[in-house]
Parts: sequence; structure tokens; C-alpha cells
Amino acid sequence: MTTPVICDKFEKALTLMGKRWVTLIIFQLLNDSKRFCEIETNIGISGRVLSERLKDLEKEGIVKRKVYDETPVRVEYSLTEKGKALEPVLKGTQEWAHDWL
Amino acid sequence: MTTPVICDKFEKALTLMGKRWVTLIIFQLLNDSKRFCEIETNIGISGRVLSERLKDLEKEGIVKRKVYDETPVRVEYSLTEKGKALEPVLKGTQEWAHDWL
DNA sequence: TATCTTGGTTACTTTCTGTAAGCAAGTATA
DNA sequence: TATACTTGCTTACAGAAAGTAACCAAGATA
Repeated sequence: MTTPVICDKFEKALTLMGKRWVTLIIFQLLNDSKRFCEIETNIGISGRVLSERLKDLEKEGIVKRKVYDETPVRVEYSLTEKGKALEPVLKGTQEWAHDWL
Repeated sequence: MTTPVICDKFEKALTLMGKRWVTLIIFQLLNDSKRFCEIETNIGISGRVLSERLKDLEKEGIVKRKVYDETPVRVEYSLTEKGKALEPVLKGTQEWAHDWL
């Protein structure tokens, strides 16, 4: 008989944010939109996984994708309101890192 | 020529917290110490990985381990000050989850 | 025509995680 | 006495996730 220990929404959030690269990607987009290759080189993620994560985050409504039909094609990623609302969490982590690492 | 985009400490924090199960384990210990099997069943992690994570977190000074020499042996895990200092980050995530999920 | 660009995708390898079994060392049960 | 039972692990193996490198479209440039 296990008792429910954690709220579903909170558990989902923790699982979502706990996936590798996710917080780093969101942090990249906090201040301005960025294109695929910028994020890729900035955080050192492989293109295969970055593509996967951006799709997931878009599906979650955290990131939005805008295609500019230039040549070569330009794709800009940015945060939605839901994504921007994560700023305090990241800032909190930043403070903790500053104080304790 | 890539510019350094993120502070080392912050990146370390994000990588640490971004590892699977880590935030859920810390959340388990926020209010009281727990023994191995409690954490295991509460969050549904495998014993193999829980053991690995607790060792890492102990090495980082986030979790402390206390052995009670009973039979069968009892081992209690709790947060250090450094670990407790993560509470605002988890609370922030909790609020976000409440507001946006 | 050959080459370069970006934002992907695909196939393959390596690393990580889950599953199940086993272990020590006392206690309780038969 | 022998067997089973407990916790907190560890080990061996299998499956899932991530890294690597090659490739693609489609237009711009040399």
C-alpha cells in the first residue's frame, strides 16, 4: 500500500526538467531567440538529440519554432510564455550554484 | 571561436540537477530523512541506480548517510545544508507546475 | 559544374538504466 | 539445527537513450 507522495503535475515537471539538456536549452533561450546551430555549439549537444528535445519542448508548449525561408534556411527557436515562466527556477539554480559550488 | 556562454558553476549545477532522478530524490528528503527502501518505492527508481545516485549526491555534499547497526541494517539518508538550500528551486518548479501544467 | 550553407535525418556504437538474482548478517520460524 | 526473512546493497545481463559520422535538400556562390 504505497501512498501518493507527489503531485502529478509536479512530478511531470520534475521529469520534464530532469531530462538531459532540457534546462540548458531553456537557459539558452531565456533572453533571446536562437537558431539551431547556435544552441548546438553553445551547449555542446549533438544535433540528433537537440532536434529531438526541441520537438518535445515545442509539443509541451514551452518552445516555439519559426522558419525563415532564406537560403540556407534559417530556423529560430524561442520561449513561449510558459517557457519564460521557468526563469525563476533557473535563476534559483544559478543562485544556489553561486552560493554552494 | 566559441564564446563561453554559461558560468562553470551554473553549468555544473544544471548538469547535476538534470541527471535523471536527482530532483525527485532531493524532494523526498526535503522534509525528513528517509531510508533506502522508502525512497526506492516512493519514486519507483531501481535500487541499482538509487545506490549510484545517493553515492554521487553524498560525494557532492548534498546528501548525508547514517548507518544504524540494527538487524537488518538501517540506513537513513538526509540533506546537508547544501542540499536544503535547493528547496527554493524545487518550490519554484512546483509553482510553475501548478500554474502551467 | 562543383562547393558551401543550415537544419535536419539515418545507421551504427557507446553509455546509461532497468531487471533479476545474489550476498552478508543477524532474527524469527519450524 | 535448518530454513526463511529482513535491508541495503552489488553483479550480470538486456534494453533504452545518447553520441558520432555520414548524408540529404535546395538554393547561393565561385
